[in-house]
Amino acid sequence: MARLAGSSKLLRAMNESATMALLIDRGTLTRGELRELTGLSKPTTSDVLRTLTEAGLAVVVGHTSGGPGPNAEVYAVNPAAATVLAISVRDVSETLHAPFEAALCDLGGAVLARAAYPSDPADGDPVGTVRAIAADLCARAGRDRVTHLQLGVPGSYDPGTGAIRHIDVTGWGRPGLVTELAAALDLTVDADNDVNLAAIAERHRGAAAGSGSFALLWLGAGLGCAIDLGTSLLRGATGGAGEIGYVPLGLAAPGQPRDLQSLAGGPAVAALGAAHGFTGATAEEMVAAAARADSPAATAFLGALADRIAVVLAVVAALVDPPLVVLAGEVAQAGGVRLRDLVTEAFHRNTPLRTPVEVTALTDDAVLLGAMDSGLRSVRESLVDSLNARPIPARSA
Amino acid sequence: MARLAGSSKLLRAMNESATMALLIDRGTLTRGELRELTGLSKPTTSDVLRTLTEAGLAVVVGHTSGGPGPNAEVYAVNPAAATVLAISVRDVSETLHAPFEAALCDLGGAVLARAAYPSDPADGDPVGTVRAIAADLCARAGRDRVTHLQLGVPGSYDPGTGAIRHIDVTGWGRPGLVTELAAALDLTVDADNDVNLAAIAERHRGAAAGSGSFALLWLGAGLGCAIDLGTSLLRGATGGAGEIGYVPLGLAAPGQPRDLQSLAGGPAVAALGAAHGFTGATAEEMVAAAARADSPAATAFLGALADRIAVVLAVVAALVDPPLVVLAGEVAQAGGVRLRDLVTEAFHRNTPLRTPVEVTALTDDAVLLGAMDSGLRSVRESLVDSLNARPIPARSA
DNA sequence: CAATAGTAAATCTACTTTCCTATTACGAGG
DNA sequence: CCTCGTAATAGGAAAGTAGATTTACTATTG
Repeated sequence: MARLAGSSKLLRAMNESATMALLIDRGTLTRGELRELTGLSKPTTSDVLRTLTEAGLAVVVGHTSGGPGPNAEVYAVNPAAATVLAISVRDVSETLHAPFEAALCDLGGAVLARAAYPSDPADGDPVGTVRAIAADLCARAGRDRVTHLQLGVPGSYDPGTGAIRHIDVTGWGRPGLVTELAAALDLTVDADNDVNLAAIAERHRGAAAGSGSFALLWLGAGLGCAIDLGTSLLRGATGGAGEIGYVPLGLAAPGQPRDLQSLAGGPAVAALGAAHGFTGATAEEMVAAAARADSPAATAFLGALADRIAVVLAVVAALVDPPLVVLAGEVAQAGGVRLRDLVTEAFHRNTPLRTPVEVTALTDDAVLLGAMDSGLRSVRESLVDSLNARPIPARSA
Repeated sequence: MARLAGSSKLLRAMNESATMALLIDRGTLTRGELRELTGLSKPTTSDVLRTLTEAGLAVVVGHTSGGPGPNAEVYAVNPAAATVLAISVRDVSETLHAPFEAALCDLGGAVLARAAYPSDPADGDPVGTVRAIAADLCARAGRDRVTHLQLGVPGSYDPGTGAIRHIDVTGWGRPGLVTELAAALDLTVDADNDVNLAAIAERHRGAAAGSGSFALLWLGAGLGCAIDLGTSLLRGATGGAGEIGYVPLGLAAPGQPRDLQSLAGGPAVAALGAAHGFTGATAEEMVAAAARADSPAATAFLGALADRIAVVLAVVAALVDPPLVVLAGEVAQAGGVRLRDLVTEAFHRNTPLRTPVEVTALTDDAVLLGAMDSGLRSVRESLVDSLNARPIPARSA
């Protein structure tokens, strides 16, 4: 119930924030369009734009033409006003990926430089690693400074303590690492779970683009789940929300899978594939092979797999009731639309729930893309909020 | 990213809203305290209070004394500015409760009148029923009009369609009933699931009073779960979030419980009690008897029950990671602290999760209390927002 | 020549600062 | 024990300021 109170200065700050937010959302706008959207008068719009331009936050990027009268100036956010560095940190014990992949983008969202790092440039010292990656990408992009760093990590991040937990990459589990990075490199830092970032990418440019909210089911070596509430992700008290692998399957019973991880995690899927005569190093490969094949064994394997995934799906659907569930992760990607249809069928057969199911629409590295999207969002919000030097928030009890 | 833009009028509206919100939150405030909290100047504070008083929203309820100088006027929200009617609608097929219980309260939250209705005053016509209850309580309280109606129903409510679903009370499942009630009685109406309302009561005056967010596990005839996100409840795409009874327990296996409802729902608990030699009409009675007893059978029954509840708890804890889970509903209430301790012990024994567990602190009808709290919140918010006749919200893409 | 972009001047709203008066508690002096 | 002066505070009035709007004007383009 806390509402803002203030004087004329607050008004000006709000109008600048609103204008900046519209420029960010819409890309390019003329003074006239801005006037329409904010409801402000012509002189005020001009004045606000003058301030933003002088502050280096907005720039004129062109002029209209065609209509009668003078050509209106077209304004946009100044892409050089901030630089975001996104780094995906990976646990390489089970994949062939590089341990680090990173991208640099400007405030407009354009990717300035991107690279994968097959070996750790600072060998176990995260601060050195980030410093080296930042220097490398800045040199390639011709930028001199990074404004914000967004990390994607295979573990959970607790913003309270600034520690990344459950991470198996040397040095990265150190308590207070995030604040240390912020201090050492003079930038703002945020970290997030890789599955959460994949969900953010899915919302911005994937299968969930149009959805108000959704849940993402990650089917890889581990099971994961991200719950998008529309405006933010559900993170949980200790950053542990979505750890669906721990969901138990009833009372402990001998010979039965104990939890969802042992029912539908990577090893369980691989074992299921082997039982159906498929060979391969990982679950992903077996599922990919089965999805391509037209044999009875392939049908049986995928059907059995779908039955298991449908159980995971039902847990999420019953508890959260999202308008959409997106299947992502290596196994889902390998199974594709064929697996999705089998999952939907098994889900309808075994439960009264009717939540729509999709497979991921992303082919690029979802975690890195999500880190860029998330980092951009942070920078843009802090930019807009900083204009709003809020005077006494009239706080609640 | 949408921010408000506007002119001086918006500023005044915001300052009135902020002042009203503070009066609601803090109860009583002097001009000086208000000045401190809003950061506004003396003349502005006076002017805003004058406006609110003339609009009948605020009143002077007393004067300070003791200090030097004139005695400051003490302001408060005018309790007569709105009247909230809360009605708990019940499915009486399995309990001894009255089918309707209702309370009338003023804007300050004081209960003006309260009554249970052992029979339906309009016999299956919800509009007539509400009209009769409103008339009865208004007469007792000496009020002439109800501002807002909050319904608590044993089913789910979809605000999109205005229909209450999965309800077994005659006439109440009719599509569009909520809008019909609003039109026929000339008031605003909201409805919510009974478990959600119990959670709201638990947040306002129960075990979750201090918690930022929490989950409420309802253990009664049916299983339910409410997920409080701090600012709002998770409702789901179709109002079906928290339908935890549908959570499957792995692949269909003969002789095994199929879902959480068949593991820990009322009938399952009653069967478990019977297997341990307890008798009684309902699960609640058996658990209450066991909780009072000190026999080996009681210990065995409660232990087995705790094992099952721990499974339900683990599902919620793994997926949502709330900072607190409150056990509520008849079975939890009957089991009390003894059952809670056994559940915690079983939870720790079988999972790596460490979510704190509490039992409900409410003894009165949680659903009716929650309906009052929820209705009050609605009315207060719409009151504060109505002061903020917002001029073009500078909306986003 | 008609329509539109942008600026300039005058006006309005609402907030702040400063100053003033009235009211109360308290203590010193009769 | 009463009275009166003093300090402190509540509340209001007057003057000044920031920021927005309206209206009028100029310049530009098809």
